[in-house]
Order: sequence, then C-alpha cells, then structure tokens
Amino acid sequence: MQRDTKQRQAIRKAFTDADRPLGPTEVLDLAGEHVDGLGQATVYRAIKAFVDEGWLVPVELPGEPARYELSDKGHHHHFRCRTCGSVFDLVGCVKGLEKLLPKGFKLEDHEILLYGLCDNCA
Amino acid sequence: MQRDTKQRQAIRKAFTDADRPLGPTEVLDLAGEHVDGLGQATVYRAIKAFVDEGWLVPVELPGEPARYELSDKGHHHHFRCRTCGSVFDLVGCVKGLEKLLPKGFKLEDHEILLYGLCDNCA
DNA sequence: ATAGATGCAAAGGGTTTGCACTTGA
DNA sequence: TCAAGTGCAAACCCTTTGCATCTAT
Repeated sequence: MQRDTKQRQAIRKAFTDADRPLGPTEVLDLAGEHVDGLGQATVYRAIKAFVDEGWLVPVELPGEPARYELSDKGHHHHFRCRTCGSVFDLVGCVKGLEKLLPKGFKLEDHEILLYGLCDNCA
Repeated sequence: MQRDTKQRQAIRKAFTDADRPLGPTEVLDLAGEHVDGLGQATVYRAIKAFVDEGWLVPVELPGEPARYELSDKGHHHHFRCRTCGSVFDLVGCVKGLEKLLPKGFKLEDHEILLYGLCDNCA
C-alpha cells in the first residue's frame, strides 16, 4: 500500500509538469522547492517505487545518469542535443532492425539514440 | 610523446586479442595476468589515452560501465544478450533515421542497441 | 497502532586524481 | 636526464542502505 506523502506529491508533480526526462538531481531541485529538507534518498526511493508500479520508465543515455519520464508516452526514442544537452522525445520508429541480427539471435527490444543539434541550437 | 611501457603493451594486447568490447575491469583482469601489480588507475589512464589518440572508441551501454573497442571496425552497432550479458558487434545499419527528427533538428550521429537472446542462449 | 515513508549519514560501486616513485626515450 | 607513466590511496560522483524518527492510514 502506497502512502500519499507531500514529498511524493511534489516528486510526482515534477514529472507531470516536465515535458522531458528528468534525472534524480533535477527532481531533487524541482521538488525541493516545494518540500523543505527533501532528501536525495527520498527522491531515489520514490523514483524506484514509481518505476516499479509502472508510472515511470527509465531513459538511460550512455555515459550519464539515468533519467525518467512518464510511461504513458508509448514507444518512442530520444534525441540529445550536443550543444545544450537537452533530451527530446522523438515520435515514430524504424523498420528493418531484425536484418542486423546474426543467425540464431532473437530480438526482444531495441533502443535508438540520435545525437545532433536541436531546433534552438542549430 | 607516448611511452611504450609493459603495462600499455599488455593493455593493448587485451584489446587486440579480444573480439568484443572490453570494460576497465575486464582489461585489468586480462592485462593483469601479464603485468604484476597492474593498478586500475593505470588501466583507466591508458584507456583514456588510447581513446584520445583515436585507437579505441567507447561503447557505452545504458546502465552499465563503458566498454571500449578498436576504432578500426567502422560503423556498426551492438547487441546485448539478456541472459549471458555478452555484447556482440552487429554488421550493417538502418536507413530512415532522419525521418524521426523534429523540424529544425540536425542529425549528426546515432546509436542503435538491440537486446534479446544470443545464439547460445536462445 | 503500525507499517510505510523520511532524513541523515555511512557505505558501495565505478572512475578520477594527488603524489612520490619508477622508467623509457 | 627528466618528463611520461605507474601504483597506491584518497577523493569524487552517483546511488543504495541502515537506522531512528515521523506520519498517513
């Protein structure tokens, strides 16, 4: 049974307000504005709980801490701007990934990451 | 000016002998068999030097430590077996990634990761 | 009342760095 | 010779955990 604490309310709000994946530190900053003395352990535990219950999904970019976003976005991939570092959601996917598989391999999932310049930075 | 120490010789050998991406710990184990008292700092510094000089490229899988492989393999992607955890090189690529881009975005690079079962584990 | 949640601080895992010592060019 | 490279340990960053306290139910 989950409890509805003011800490988790603030953490949930950070994610619903954001339109992009958030990392634990960003969540601590955002939610910390509304909850005095919010601890990082609380943020980590809340995120873990939200992922476990399926409300959040991890967005793991190579070489940096995991970020998280709402799971109701459906299948999509991400774009990371090399100038400003922001991560954007992409719509759509590509076909033909199976043709990359060696013989005997079974494909279960995939991840596509695009890098470049975003609208603003281009 | 780079020096040809026995430590770096052993570390280079670990990469040339391996036909897969290696992480720092694996390198420490492999090269450590030939160099007594090899320190992890040495491995990290050597890898960093090899990447800087372009001999190695990082292979960063979400959620785990970076691995490294020879840069002369050309453009390719990777497959990670969910059972045994091994990482395999894939040949080929896919087209049509540009169509995922929002308007105004500029595509510079991309990464594709496939997950599933390898030949042995399937 | 009481089990879940919190905050703090300590502990972990992986990576980097400071520093004195070693060694290749 | 003498700067690059090494080994050790301490420092760092991010994340997890132990534990006493707090609080929603």
